Amino acid sequence: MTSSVQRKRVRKSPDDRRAEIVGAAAEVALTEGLECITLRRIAEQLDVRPGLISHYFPAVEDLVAEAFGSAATAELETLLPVGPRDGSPQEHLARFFARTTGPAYDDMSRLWLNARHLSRYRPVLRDRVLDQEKDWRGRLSGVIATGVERGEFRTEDPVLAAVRILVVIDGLAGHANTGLGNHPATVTRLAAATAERELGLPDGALATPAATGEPGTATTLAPPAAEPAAPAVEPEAPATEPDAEPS
Amino acid sequence: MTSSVQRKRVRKSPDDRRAEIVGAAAEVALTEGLECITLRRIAEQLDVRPGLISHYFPAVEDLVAEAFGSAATAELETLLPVGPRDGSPQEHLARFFARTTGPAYDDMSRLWLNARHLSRYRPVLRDRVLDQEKDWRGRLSGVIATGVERGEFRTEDPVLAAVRILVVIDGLAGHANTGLGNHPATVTRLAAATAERELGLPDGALATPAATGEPGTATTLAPPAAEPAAPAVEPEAPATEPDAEPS
DNA sequence: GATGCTATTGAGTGTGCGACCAATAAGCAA
DNA sequence: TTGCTTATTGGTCGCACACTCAATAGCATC
Repeated sequence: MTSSVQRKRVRKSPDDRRAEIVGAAAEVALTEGLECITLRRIAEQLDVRPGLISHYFPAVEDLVAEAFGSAATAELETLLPVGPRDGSPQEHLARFFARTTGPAYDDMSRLWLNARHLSRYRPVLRDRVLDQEKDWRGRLSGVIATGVERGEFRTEDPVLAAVRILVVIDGLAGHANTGLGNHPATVTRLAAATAERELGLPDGALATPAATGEPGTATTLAPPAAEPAAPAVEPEAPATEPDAEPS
Repeated sequence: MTSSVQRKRVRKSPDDRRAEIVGAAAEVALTEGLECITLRRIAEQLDVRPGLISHYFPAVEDLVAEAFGSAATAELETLLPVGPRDGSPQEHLARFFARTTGPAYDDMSRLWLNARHLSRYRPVLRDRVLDQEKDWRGRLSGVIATGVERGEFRTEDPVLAAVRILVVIDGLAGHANTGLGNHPATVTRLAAATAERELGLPDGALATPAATGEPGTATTLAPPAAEPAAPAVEPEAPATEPDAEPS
C-alpha cells in the first residue's frame, strides 16, 4: 500500500553490471574528469541507486582506477593496434602522430594529465597509471623495434626512443589543454620531429597529412628533404560535453 | 565570565596578513597540492581561524590562483633571473636545464601538472596559468633572442623555440612525477637535446655539468658517456611533507 | 587613559561526499 | 506454482568543505 511508489528494479548478472559500471565511469572520466566519478554521478548515469555502485566497488578509488585503465587501454588499442599490422611501422607511426596531435586525442590527453595528478593522492590509481605507461611504452617500442628490424628505423634503444616520444606527446598535451585551442602545427610538429630524430628518419618522414605544406621550412633550421608521403587516416571527431565542477 | 577562554588575537595590517596568507597557501600548494588549499588548512598553517581567510579571500578560488601565481613567479625568478645576467645565454640555459631536470624542480613540476589539471574546473586559476605560461615563455624566449643577437644561437623564431623547450620540460615533469623516481639521465637529456637542436648548437652544448661527457656523440644513437659528478649548481633540498588526501 | 576603527573570532548554515545496512523484489530452480 | 538466492534499494551516518555574520578585542590616535 502507501503512496510511496517502489522503484522498478532491473536485475542483471554481476559481470554485466560490473562492466556497465566501469564503462559509465570511463565515459565520465573522459568527458568530465576522474574527480567526477562519484557514487551518485555514476548511479545517475546508469539510472540506478548509489548503493549499487558501492556494492560492486566498496572503495570508489578502485572504480576510478578501473575506469582509467579501461579508457586508456581502449585508446591504446585504436592508437597502436596489436593485431594485423596492415602497414609499415613508419605508416603506423605517422598515423599515431596524426591522432595524438589531433582533436580526437583531446579527451585522452586530458585524462592522462588528470590521472597523473590524481595518482599523487590515490595509490591504486597510481599503480594503474604505471601499468598503463608500461603498456604504452611497450606497444610503441614494439613498433619501433619492428621498424628497426626491417631497416626502416635506426636507433640503439627502442625503449628509450619510445619513452622520449611519449614524453613529448604528454608535454604537448599538457600545454594544449591549458590553452584555448590546440597548438599550431608548428608546435605539434615537435612530436613527429622528435621521433624522426630518434629514429634516424629524414625530416617530414612522419608528418601529418594535413601539415604537408612546405616541409623543411618549418621544423628548425634544416632545409630538408623528403616529401611526406600522405598516410591516409583521419581521426574521427569525438563528442565532447561541457565540463562540470567537481567540488 | 564562563570557562571558555577567549583566543588570543594577533592583529596585523591587511597587507601583511594578505601576503602571509598567500605565502602559506603557496607553500601548501608546492608541498601538498592546490586541492589542499582549504580555509581550514591555511588557517591552521597560520594559527588563525578559518573565517579570517574567508575575510581576505571571499572566494577560495582566488586564493588558489594567487598561490599558484606566487609560487610560479618565484620559481621563474630563480630559474631565469631577469636582472644582471652574469653569464652568457648559453650558460644561462645550461643552468636552466640543470635545475628543471633536477630534484629541486620536483615540487614545481608537480605544481604545474596540478595547476594545468585543476584549471579545467577553475576559471580564475586557468587565467593565472595562462599568464604564467606567457611569462615563462617570454622570459625564455628573451634569453634565446639575446643569444641569437650575440651569435650564440641560431633559430628563426625564438618564441617557437621557447615553447618547444617548455613543452619537453613539462612532458618530462609529468612522467617523472608518476614514476617512483626521476627519469634516468638518458631521458632527461631530451630536454637539453631538444634545445640544442632548436638553437643550432652542437650536441652536449647545454649539457648539465655532470653530463658533460663527450659532447657531440651523445644525443641520439650514441652511448651516453660520463657518470654524474657533482654539478656546480646544486639546488637546495626542499622540505617535503607526506601528502594528504584532499577529498 | 579613554575612544573609535576594524581585524579577528566563534558559531552556525547548507551541500556533497563515501560508506554502511536492513529490507525488498527479481528471476531462476525445484 | 512455490520457494530461495541475491541483486538492488532506500535511508542514514559522519565528515569536510565554502561561505556568512554578529560579536569581540587589538591597537593607533587623541
